[in-house]
This record gives sequence, structure tokens and C-alpha cells, in this order.
Amino acid sequence: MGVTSSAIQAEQARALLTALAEPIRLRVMEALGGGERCVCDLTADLGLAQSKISFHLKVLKQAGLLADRQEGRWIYYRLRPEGLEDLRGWLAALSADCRKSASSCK
Amino acid sequence: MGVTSSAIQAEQARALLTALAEPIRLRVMEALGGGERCVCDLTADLGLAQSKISFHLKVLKQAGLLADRQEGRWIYYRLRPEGLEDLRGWLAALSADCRKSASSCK
DNA sequence: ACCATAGATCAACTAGAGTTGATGGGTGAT
DNA sequence: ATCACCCATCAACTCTAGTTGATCTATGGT
Repeated sequence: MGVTSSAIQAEQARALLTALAEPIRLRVMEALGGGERCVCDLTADLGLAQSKISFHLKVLKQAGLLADRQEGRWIYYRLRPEGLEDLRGWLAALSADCRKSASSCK
Repeated sequence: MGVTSSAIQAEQARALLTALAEPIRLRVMEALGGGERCVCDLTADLGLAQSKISFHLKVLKQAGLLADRQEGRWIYYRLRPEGLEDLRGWLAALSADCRKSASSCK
């Protein structure tokens, strides 16, 4: 089973899940799924307070799900597919061999 | 692209993510990744209060991530791979075409 | 009938994540 | 130098998810 990328740990998976498990952050991820956007556009698109958007962008970035770059006074955010890929791999491993029967209680 | 299974909605993905994004529930999922187990065994394995385990099992079951069956006075829980598979599919779709550039702000 | 055990459920409590509105720093235009 | 705008950050507050310990139901053993 020669894989190139190393699998993530449970703790990292939990961090990714926590970052994604929030309505606004999920909307942000979906918005960025359509391509890179600056904060002011995200704020307008989602119709939310700017401080709120910034707060959630920070959480997503710290989790490794987003990357950003500055251009003049604008900051553009984009998805980091590696983050999502890591999580997908971990979820796959979780159900890999769950078909075993119970060690009959009692 | 004729797929057989229908893709889940964002709301369903959020429910799955919320259910998974909790330390104890993740430990439960990992424990059940090794095969079916009854509540008393899970309680012993994780070293946690029974009411606590029951609470989290309920959350995971309602999210569609677990299935259970009764046998005498024991209730055995097991992973539902379909739930995890749904989530993986949704995550894959999210990063499908995120390579588009920004609609240059200003 | 009685008791012991497995598990679900409940009400009261706790803690931490998210919200809000204001402020501050940085960039560029005039 | 000043101003306008983009974005991050902060303190105080709110609110909800999770915890706790007890109680309740149900199953099976004696």
C-alpha cells in the first residue's frame, strides 16, 4: 500500500471537523468552492457583519482549510484542497474495517 | 456523469460534521471502527459515565452515522458506512472546481 | 415476586464558542 | 497630510452544547 502522503491523526481530523461544523463557515467554504474571493465580497455575498466573516475566516485558515494572499488593501481567500483531502482520507480509514462482529458481551 | 446515489445537501453535511466534531463522539466512532460493540463495553473502554456515552450515541445515531440492535438486555452499536460515505462525497464536491480566480475586487 | 444489570432520559448546571459594536492598523488615492 | 476604505482584533455579552447525578424502563436470573 505505498502511499505518498502521510495520513493525519485523530486530533487533526477533529480540528478539521470542528472548523467545518458551523453554518457560516460552511457557507464560506461553499462560496470559496466557486473560486477565490476577497473579504469584502464574501461579506456582501453572505450579507453578514465584517467582523463576523473575519472571525470565521481565521478559524478556517488556522485549521488549514483556507489560504490567503494580499493584493493592495484587499485580502483574497481560497480553498486549500489538501485540507479537505486529508479529512476525506481519514473518514475513509474510519470505516475501512468496521464489519467485525462484537466480542459478545457477557 | 450518471451517478446512482444522490448527493447530500449542505444542511445534511453540516449535521454529519457537527455530529463528528466532538472529542468523545470521535473516540466512539474510532472504537466502533474496530467492530460492533455494546454500550457497557464502550463505557468501560472509554472510561466514561454511562449517561454520557448514551447521550453521544444518540447524537451519532440521529445523524445517521450509527445503527443499533438489541440482543437481550444489551444494545449493540455499529458504524453506518453510508453516513461517512455521504460526507466524503460532499467534501469531494466542495473542492471540485475551486481553482477559479477572483472576480478582481474594485 | 424480587433483585441485579443494561441502557435511556431528565432537570439543573457549566463552560466555551459565537456575536456584537467599537477600535486600530495598513494601504492607496487626492 | 489627510482621508477613505479594507480588514483584523478586542472586550463584554449571549446562547447553546455538553455534563452531572438521579430516576425510570426493561430484560433476565433466582
